[in-house]
Amino acid sequence: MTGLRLGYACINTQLPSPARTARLSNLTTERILELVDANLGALEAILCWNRDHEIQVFRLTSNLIPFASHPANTLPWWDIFGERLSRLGSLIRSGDMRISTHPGQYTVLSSARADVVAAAVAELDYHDRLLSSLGLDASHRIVVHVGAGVADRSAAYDRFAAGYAQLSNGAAGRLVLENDERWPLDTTLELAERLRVPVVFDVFHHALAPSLEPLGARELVLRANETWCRRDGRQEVHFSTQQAGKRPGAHAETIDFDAFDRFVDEVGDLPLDCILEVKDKEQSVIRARARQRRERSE
DNA sequence: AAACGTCAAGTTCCG
DNA sequence: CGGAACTTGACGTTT
Repeated sequence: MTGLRLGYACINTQLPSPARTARLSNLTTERILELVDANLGALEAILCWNRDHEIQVFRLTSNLIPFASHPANTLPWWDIFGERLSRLGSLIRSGDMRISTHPGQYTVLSSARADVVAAAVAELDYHDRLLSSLGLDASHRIVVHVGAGVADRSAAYDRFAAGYAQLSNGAAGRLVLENDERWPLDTTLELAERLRVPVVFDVFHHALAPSLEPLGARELVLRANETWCRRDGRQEVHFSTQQAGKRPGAHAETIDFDAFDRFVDEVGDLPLDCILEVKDKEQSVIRARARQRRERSE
């Protein structure tokens, strides 16, 4: 398929959450088993919903296995839930779906602190183990930000590269970098090309921290595309806009069709997997697709 | 039952 | 140098 495939992140507003967790103070083996069981059930419901609505792009929540990379969780969840994970993987593959994950702000491979880097490595290895347990190949990616060290980018690149070298082969083979407010696209590309990993172009973050001017959206997407090769899977991009009246950087409640139409005008013909980062999740995907269909038929 | 403060984790900025 | 903001959904206690 050519053209944009639209997807959303982590939760479906109409279905139970696959991201239930516990407090460390209450954590027991039984509680973890109960939560993983519930989260996998919720994920299955979302994947079925996505299949029924022909949505093929989806981001898995990091909370699917609570405390997965934390010393408090020593359960071999990949064994205990092996069969269910494998069945979910079949559902994903048979639906020709593209799955990604996106560890949050606490996963900092470029940190100056060795303990923080070790925790980041453990977290990224967990994400790889999850995707591998689902039976998904390396085209199903783990997306991270460059992280700390904006004051001395060169030193941060070196620390990130050293952390990257500590990853399991699986995690390293799935890693993708994303531009953000602190690491504009040009700096992200520089590190990515050094490591030979692909880059997710995030339209909103780019607007907040522009670089490579005067290139427009299409040229920037094509520039990021140079970092993707065939086995990496389809190029991923992120689309969102500013929530009016909120702090700069706050994601909008719902899709902004003026901005989205402009983006689609520029890149709608390219084979992209595009994640909408909006609070109303699948609602925006459904509305955007209805709109695309209407436009095509006119 | 609804509201509200808190939660594993890091980094940066502000006072 | 200590503390809040950042982002965010869910938890868990309080009202």
